[in-house]
Amino acid sequence: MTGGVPIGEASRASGIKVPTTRYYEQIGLLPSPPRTEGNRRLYDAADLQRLRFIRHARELGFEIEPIRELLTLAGEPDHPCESADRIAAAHLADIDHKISRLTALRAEVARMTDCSNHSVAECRVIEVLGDHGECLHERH
Amino acid sequence: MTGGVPIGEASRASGIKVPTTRYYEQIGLLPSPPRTEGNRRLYDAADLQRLRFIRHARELGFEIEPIRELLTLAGEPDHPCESADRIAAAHLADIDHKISRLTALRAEVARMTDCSNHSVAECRVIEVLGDHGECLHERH
DNA sequence: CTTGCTCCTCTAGCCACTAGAGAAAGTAGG
DNA sequence: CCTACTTTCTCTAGTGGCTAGAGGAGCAAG
Repeated sequence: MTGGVPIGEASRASGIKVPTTRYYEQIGLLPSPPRTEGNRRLYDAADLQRLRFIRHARELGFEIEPIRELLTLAGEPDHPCESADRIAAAHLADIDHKISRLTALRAEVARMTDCSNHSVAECRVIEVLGDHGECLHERH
Repeated sequence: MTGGVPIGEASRASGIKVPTTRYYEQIGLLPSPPRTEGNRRLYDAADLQRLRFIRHARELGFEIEPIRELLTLAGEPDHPCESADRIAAAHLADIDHKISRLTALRAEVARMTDCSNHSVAECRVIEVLGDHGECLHERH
């Protein structure tokens, strides 16, 4: 076991950028690692695993606070998995919500494109945006 | 023609909140309206129309800068509609991009839920997040 | 005249970073 | 040992699109 790797190597290994890694430490998502005599951070294998966990969760769209909870849970192997499941389920519901909203928007925006032969005076884009009655969109 | 309505009424008429209306003025999306002797803003019919246009575009997910351009275009009725169409098409592409990304995330997150009978030690949520190999997700 | 509403300006906070300044430490080559 | 280059350090400020709050002034009704 070496004493650990510097932040640049941790960054390369985890896919999380150097400033972001420091930011995660600052907000307490990552423990403060030991330092060299020259004040440089040294990350060990557990830190790298934690960084990969975070990166992966962020890629999947989890926000920081849920990730914080998941990391706590991951450190308690005997704890029932219910909470982790609930967090993931909430995230899934959130994704579904976003997808359905975007799908509705998509239909609305698609409906107003393709008027390239007209002038602005008769442009569907401008017209639809200006006149709420033209639109199928429901208020939030 | 009255001298115009105060900001609260403009807010009610447009669906844009009072502080947001002031914010739009601050960033130059909305012209600074005339004031009363007592320094209150007075919005006329054209301002209200502009506010409704903005609100509608925001509801459809347009960002501020595109809306700024669309507002400029809306003020030039003889201009060809090409630019407006291009802005809307870009937004549509953006929406499509987001939908497909979210759909991929949805599949990935769905795959790891429903392990409520296990402990954290064998939890799919924690496991999948911890081990990149478990995951179908592609690096951006 | 007092109560209560609306309005004013200004500053700071939200999220999750990202960018940049300026300095110190480490590393490779001569 | 000196120099050049890279990496790292801390700190501050900026992003987008608002939102919240402080502290004060105007205004309409009773």
